[in-house]
Amino acid sequence: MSQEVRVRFAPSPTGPLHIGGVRTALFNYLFAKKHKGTFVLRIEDTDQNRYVAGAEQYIKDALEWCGFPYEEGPGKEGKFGPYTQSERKHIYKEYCDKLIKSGNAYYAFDSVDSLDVLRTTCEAEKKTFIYNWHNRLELDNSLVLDADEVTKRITNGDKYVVRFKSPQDEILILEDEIRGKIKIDTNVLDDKILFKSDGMPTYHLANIVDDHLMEISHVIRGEEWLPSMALHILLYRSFGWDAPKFAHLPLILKPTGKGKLSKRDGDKGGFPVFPLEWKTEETTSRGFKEDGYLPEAVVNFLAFLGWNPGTEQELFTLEELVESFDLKRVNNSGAKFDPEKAKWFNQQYFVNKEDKIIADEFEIIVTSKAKKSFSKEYITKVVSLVKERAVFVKDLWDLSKFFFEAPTEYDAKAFKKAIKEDTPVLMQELVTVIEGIEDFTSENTQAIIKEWITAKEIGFGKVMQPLRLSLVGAMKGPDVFDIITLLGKEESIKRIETILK
RNA sequence: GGCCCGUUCGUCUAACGGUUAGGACACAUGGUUUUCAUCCAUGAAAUAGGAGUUCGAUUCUCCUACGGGCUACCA
Repeated sequence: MSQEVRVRFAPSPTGPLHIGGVRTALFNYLFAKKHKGTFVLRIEDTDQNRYVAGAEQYIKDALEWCGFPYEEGPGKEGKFGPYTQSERKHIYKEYCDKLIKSGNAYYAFDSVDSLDVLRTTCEAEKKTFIYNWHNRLELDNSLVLDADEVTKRITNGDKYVVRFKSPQDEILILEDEIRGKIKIDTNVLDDKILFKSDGMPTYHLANIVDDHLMEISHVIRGEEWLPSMALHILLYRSFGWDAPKFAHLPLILKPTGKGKLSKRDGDKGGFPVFPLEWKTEETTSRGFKEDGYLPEAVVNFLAFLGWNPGTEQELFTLEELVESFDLKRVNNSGAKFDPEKAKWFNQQYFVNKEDKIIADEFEIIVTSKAKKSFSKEYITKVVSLVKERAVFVKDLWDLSKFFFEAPTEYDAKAFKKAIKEDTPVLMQELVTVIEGIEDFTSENTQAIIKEWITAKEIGFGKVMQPLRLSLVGAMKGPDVFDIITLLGKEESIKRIETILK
């Protein structure tokens, strides 16, 4: 086998990509880049019934937004294309025939209904129904029928599937890159269907054939595939191929309670579980992007779900993640999704983002909400004053509304506390002081006003509290002098006079 | 039911078989900010239970409990 690292992310286009899928893709990408390998996208659309239009595009868009686009795949053809399984149908048939010829697979004519009956009968007797060595000779397949009969039924158009003939009395030692050795008794394996009666392969066949043909070196996928690993290893062996290395990632669990994270959890808990918004006729599922998350924050957060660098560093760029990533440091137990931590990561990236870039987005909100228009320069200054208390761009308006319009009401409690009998006189005097300031910078304004307060021998609170209240409408916000100077002399004075009326 | 995987603070996790079991989120308290938030400091908070191996077990083995996954002509 070649030394080159080639990994694939192989989602099924049955709906929006779940955040767990995004993490699987991320780990594949990190592993590929770490080893100077290739990250391949393959679309596994062998189930025609579950195909959802738009899902494939969604997957591509999601990877693009996250910042780790695939290098080879649909629309980015390499020498192993096509990369969509429905376009590779003929290939699977050919390989399936090989397996039949070598005696590793056989035709089975049992109907879905007849198997269902057997299954429910077994269940009633508290037994487990498995289609394998212990009963395959009592069922309707090419192992019991003679060759002529089989050919006749097939040419007749009888529905059939192809099943894998799983071996008997063998202990398989599987090697997982994350979990180590796993022992499996082949007697508990069932004769999985490889080829469906609709002429399409199942996941198992298509997956193995493609991974081999596409020269995949490492299969990094979710833990839900661990039970299939024995089958897959057996398939490689039956074909006479070297198997790639396998790594099964722990699952992402619900934040509270038990079980896998699902779409419902997001709806219920008010947080996204999809990278991008997904709309159907009935529902809209929120996305990290639309909720205001920065892709680098989502990536960082996801990387730490099931992996850690072994140091105390928590903030990593994609490049740093690539540098530090190691499959050996992926842990093996499921991780609960913590929306609070996701927010924290976003805040870290948000405050470090350039004011100008944030202002580009915030400008849209300001334009839609404010009654007047404001310059980009002004909006950028507002952003620099309030961004450290925000997690998302959408938080900015509530934090800085007063920069765009004068308060229309005052916080009642604060008003009672700040406005005393002598306040009007003091404020009137303050207006004169402000009017007299020539060099209207934050520092200078601060110096002059503080000097005046000191000279008057009154408490700072007597002036500062009503001043803030008049400018902001509440006891919150950035430094008062920063507000005054950004608002400007005229607007500030107007607001001070307004509160006195 | 069967098979497989797992289990360290509430959560994400760290710890060559020898540590006062570390960090982060969240929480609490204090400081800074004469506001709020940020920020800083401090605090509370964990090895599921039981055997075994060992001088010594969070770490290795087994059992139990609990959790998860799979058990489709889904992926």
